[in-house]
This record gives sequence, C-alpha cells and structure tokens, in this order.
Amino acid sequence: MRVRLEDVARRAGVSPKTVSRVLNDEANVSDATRKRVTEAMEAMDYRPLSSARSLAGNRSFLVAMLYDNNDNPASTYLAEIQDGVLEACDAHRYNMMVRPLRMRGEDFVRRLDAVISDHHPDGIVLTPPITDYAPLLKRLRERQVPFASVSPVSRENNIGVAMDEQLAARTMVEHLLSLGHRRIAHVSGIADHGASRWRLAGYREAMAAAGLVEDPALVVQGAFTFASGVAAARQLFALKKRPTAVFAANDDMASGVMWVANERGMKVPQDISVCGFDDIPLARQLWPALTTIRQPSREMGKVAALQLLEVLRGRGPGRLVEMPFSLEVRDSTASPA
Amino acid sequence: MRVRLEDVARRAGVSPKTVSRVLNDEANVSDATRKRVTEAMEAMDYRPLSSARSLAGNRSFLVAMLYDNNDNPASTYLAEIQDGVLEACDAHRYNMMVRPLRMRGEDFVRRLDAVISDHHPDGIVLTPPITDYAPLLKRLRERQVPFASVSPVSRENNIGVAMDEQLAARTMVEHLLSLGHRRIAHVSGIADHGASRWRLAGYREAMAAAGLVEDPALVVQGAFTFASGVAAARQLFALKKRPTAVFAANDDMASGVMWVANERGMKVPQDISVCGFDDIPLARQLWPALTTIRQPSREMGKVAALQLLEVLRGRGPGRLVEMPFSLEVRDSTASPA
DNA sequence: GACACAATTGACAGCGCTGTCAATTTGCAG
DNA sequence: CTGCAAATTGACAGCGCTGTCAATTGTGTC
Repeated sequence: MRVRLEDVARRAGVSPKTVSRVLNDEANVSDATRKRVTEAMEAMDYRPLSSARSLAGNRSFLVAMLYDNNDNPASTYLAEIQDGVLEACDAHRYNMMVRPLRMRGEDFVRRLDAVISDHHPDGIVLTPPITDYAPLLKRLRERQVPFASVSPVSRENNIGVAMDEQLAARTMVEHLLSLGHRRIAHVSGIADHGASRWRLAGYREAMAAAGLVEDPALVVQGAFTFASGVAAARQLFALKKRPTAVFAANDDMASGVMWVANERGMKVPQDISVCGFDDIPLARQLWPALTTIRQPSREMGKVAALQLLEVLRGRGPGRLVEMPFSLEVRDSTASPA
Repeated sequence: MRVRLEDVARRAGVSPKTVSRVLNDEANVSDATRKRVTEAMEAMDYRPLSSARSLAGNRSFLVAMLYDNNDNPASTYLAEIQDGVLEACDAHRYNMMVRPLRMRGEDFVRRLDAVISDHHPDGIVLTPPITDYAPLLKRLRERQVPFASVSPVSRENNIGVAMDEQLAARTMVEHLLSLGHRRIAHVSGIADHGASRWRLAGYREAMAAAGLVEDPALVVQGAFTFASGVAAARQLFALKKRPTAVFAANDDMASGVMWVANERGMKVPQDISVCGFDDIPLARQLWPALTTIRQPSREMGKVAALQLLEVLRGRGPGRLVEMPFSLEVRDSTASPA
C-alpha cells in the first residue's frame, strides 16, 4: 500500500499535523523535529497525494499557461515559452497545464471562467496577446487568481517578464541604416498586439533619428504568419521605388519576404536585405541565415513562471523582470548595391 | 460558495450517490432520474471538484504525455502532437500534462516511477523514441498504467497510432526514381529510432526494386537535426561521384542539406534534388518549397489519445490506428540535369 | 395476484490531507 | 525558582466526492 502522511508521522514519532507542517515548509517547527520528519519521509519515500492536499488545503498546485491559438497552431515561440514555464513549475513541484483560449467571440471571458472553475489553477501565466485583453485581466483580478505575463503591453500592475522590444527594433533598423540603407520597409504584425506596436515604434524612432521622413508605402501590415509575409513582400516589391531592406516584425514573416525575393530572382542580401525578430530555429535554417533579434523565449517563460511562483508560495510580490535582447547579425543583411 | 454535488442532489430530490452516478455516466440510473439530475446540474452550473473526485475515486483524470527532450528542445513535431492530445483530452474532460523525460542515464525508469508516484496519471501517451524503450514499457505494464503510443516500432501489444513510414519513404524514393534519378542519397536519423529504420528500409526497398545496387557512401547517418543535415550534406557533396538527389529522413535535416547546397552554389532542384519527411511548417517556408511526406502529426496525437481514453473510460480495448500519409511534391525535386 | 429476480436508489464510511484551536513545552526576565 | 509570553505540538473535524452494500422499487412469469 502507499505510504501516507500518517505513516511518516508514526515513524517520526510526531503527529500527522507536524508532518504536514514540514511538508509545507511552515514556520514554527523545531529544527530537531523537522530533521526527524524529513528523514522519515526520505526513508519511506513518501509521496504526498496531491488530490488530498488540494481537497483539504483548497489549492491545486496547478499553474495554467494560457495562449491564443487563433493563428498560432504550434508556434515555436510558444513551445519554447512552455518549456521554460514547465522547468520553473517542476522546480517548485507545481504542475503545469496548457490551455489554448481562442481569442475570438463574445464568450472569451466565459471560457476563462470555465478554465478556472474546472481546474482551479493557483495561478496563471499569460502569453501575448492574451496579456493585454482588459476584460480578461479584470476577471482574473475579480476572481483573485494571481497571474504573471510574458511581454505585456502595460508594465504597471503586472508581474512577469518583458523585453525592451522597441529598443531592440530600433537597434535592428540602426544596423540597416549603418549599412547604408535608406529605403527601409517594415512589415508589421497584428495591429493590436503589443509586439507589433513596439516593433513599429522602434522602426519609426530609428528612421526619424536618422532624419528620414516616413514613406507610408513602406510600412505594410502583416499578421505574424509566413503567408502574411509573402503577401506583404509582393506588395512592397511591386512598388515603383522598391525598398533596399525589409525589417519584418518576426522571423516567420521575414521568411515570407525572403521567399518572394527568391521567387522574383532577387538575391538576398545583394539585391535586398531582410531581417526579422525572435530568432526562432528557422532563422538559422534559412539561406542566407537570417539577421534577427534574439529573444530568449525559453528563459522568459521560466522567469515569468518564477515570478508567479514567488507570489503563490507567499514569498513576495513578484516583479516585472527585464530581459536582455541581442542583435544577431547573420547573412541576410548587407550594404545596398 | 461553490455548488457541491450535495446541493445538486437536494435540488433534484435524490441522494448524492445518484448524482455521482449521473456525473460518472454509470449504468443503472433510470432515464427520468438522469434527466432530472442533469437539469439540476445545468441549472446550478455545477462543476465537480476534481481533487475530491480523485481522492474518493482513486483516479486522477490525468493523461501524461511523455517525450524525450534530449535533442528535441521545442520541436514542431511534438508541439503538433501535443495539440492533438490536448484536444482529445479536453473532449473527455481529462487533463493533460506534458513531461519531458531525458532518455539518458541509468535512472530513466526511476524518473518514470517518480512521475507516476507524484502525479498518478490514469494513462500515458508515449511519443517516439520513448515508445520503444523496453524497460520503460515493462515498468508501465508492471504498474498497470495504461498507455498509447505514437508511431511505436512494434505493432504487437500496442495501442495508439501508426503510419506506414516504410511505404511512405519508398513512395518518396520512387518519386525521385520516376524523375530519372539514380544516384540517390539518404540521410538517416538516429540509428535506433523506429522512424530512422523504417525510412531507411523504404529507401532501400525502392532502390532495390529499381534494380539499383546500394552504394554505402550514399547513406549517411544523421540525427534528425538541422546541424546533422548540414554535416551529412558536406560529406555527400565531397564525394567524387555526387548524388543527384538527397532524401533526408526528416525536414530539418533536409533543410540542412539545402543550406549546404546553397553554400556551394548548387541550385535546388536543377543541380540537386532534396526532399524530406514530416511536412513541418518549415517545409513551405524554404526556398524552393520542400518536397516531403505529409505526416498528420496533430491528428496522430489526437487519435493516440482517443485510443487511450477509450481504455481509461472502460469503453473498449483500444487499437492501433493506421494513419494515411501523402506525398507532397513541391519545388525542391526535379529531373536531374 | 404472488413470487423470484433484476434494476434502481440510498446510507454511510472514509479517501489522505490541512485548518482551527487548544494543550504543552520552552525560553527568559526578575 | 517563579511566572508569563512565545514557540511548538497535537486533537479533531471535515474538505467533496465515491465505494460498498443494503434497502427499495419495478418487471416478468405462472
């Protein structure tokens, strides 16, 4: 039969409640007792039954990671974040569950409610763009479910992890400027995503700082997908005055731009420079290897989860951690002809 | 306060046990009673508390998906499978948890034991190559944890999902042969993975059927990664008698082969045909778009999980479902010069 | 209409743990 | 030593559900 808390208590010569205290790392247990109990637990290979702990203690040891799977069926970005969140949860013996939450339709908040009512997660990790949907955040606060965000738009009242994407985008465009490019196009992401706004803002900031007047034709709306990158590139390359460089708001769209360049017989980077953002594995697999901004997604997932866990474990309020980015100059950018 | 089973019972005018029976879809409840209880549940928006159900009923409603994360940090293939498993679990109100399980070192089985002891999953979904590690399967059977496999090597005593990968590989090579290729190389995967064996066997079968004698120099060992595809291609292209086509055992390796071709100034498909296997999103993003075998990974994850759930819900024994593949002819293959 | 038997329903205990609160021990000032 | 507060420990009930088994109701047969 399985070893129960009661069995450990008997062996350690204490009451079950004391073992419970040690298990939950509570204060007010003498060192001697704590040691004795810990030894008994190890000797008996005691494994607490989480359903019993949940029922009695009214908590679930569950962290839910929410994501929008509208256009992200199996995105590498999310897989990496998930990996990081999982690592953090494991370290503190929390379970992780992943929940797609299609951000479409009226009943979005109701589906969040269902997740909470059905699974009672102790806390939630939000990924973009769910991080910024006000009604949902409101509901989470109402229901008092702690949450941490990955790259939220607002830095106020948020814990989790962020990166200075605007500065990163600006750095990327400055790289293109330093190569001598002046007609630099931007393929943006879904308009209301924070990532799109920051990256566009960084582009504009760099262009303005270089004294260039923005040509509206050079800014094309995309949707973070390969297909939208293809469409945007077709539009840009049909211009009378073509750009000499294209900065896409993520790597998937950049790959679409490169694809169209190839299709038209344009050489990258000789005829056109292309760069992206995120540094997913694809970036190195393309020919030529894609110049991009490295975003440490896995680490970001981990850090966001750790902030949440700090709150869940009553260890502190958690904070919004700023992660560093880096410009990865590879072979898809060069000086214009 | 939350609605409990007892509250539903009172409203429906029956005993709690009867509500429990309806909740668990048990036999021996009269239609009239079942209807009354169901209505009461809905009217009150009753949400059973899974920790209480688990504790009392000694089951967890948990399906664990195990994967080997040695070289698969955030593979698209696994992300798609996970997505399918999740959909199936959701449909039957089971929870899903993902567990990386590094298949290295002695304590591999012990780590499986820990997962079972800590989380008590009702069932497990195995992904390659974990599907074929005998000591692990033995342990699962000893501990009586039902499991279903995705693409297991052995079709005996296994439920889950499979694809005729050997036939698929043969079909791919026949496509190359029909284009006129004779010197066809193969970049294989990790030697003891079923996928590698089947794909290599299909290659050999097709070559033999065409009356060609195998040139050992044309079969290079890879490891399913981009980097290993690059290394293999360098080796192949250094040959005095180069291949005119390369069939890589997966898309990531194929992209490595294409990368090296580009590096050497070889045109795909004019100078060399390249093809892969799996049809991950990358395949369409490469230039030229990669000819490959489409494997419906998401669907396979779903079907494997459904077989497992059939067992868990006592609905039947489950079976090994055969999935169809398809040859996706794109632009990376053509007749040799 | 009486009987045997099957189908349906309910009473009750208890799953393994933790919250509450009371009892006991310890530490320390005087 | 004594007295008192703080620290430590324990007794006990109960979290919300299901397994077991007994009680009740329905069904078919002669």
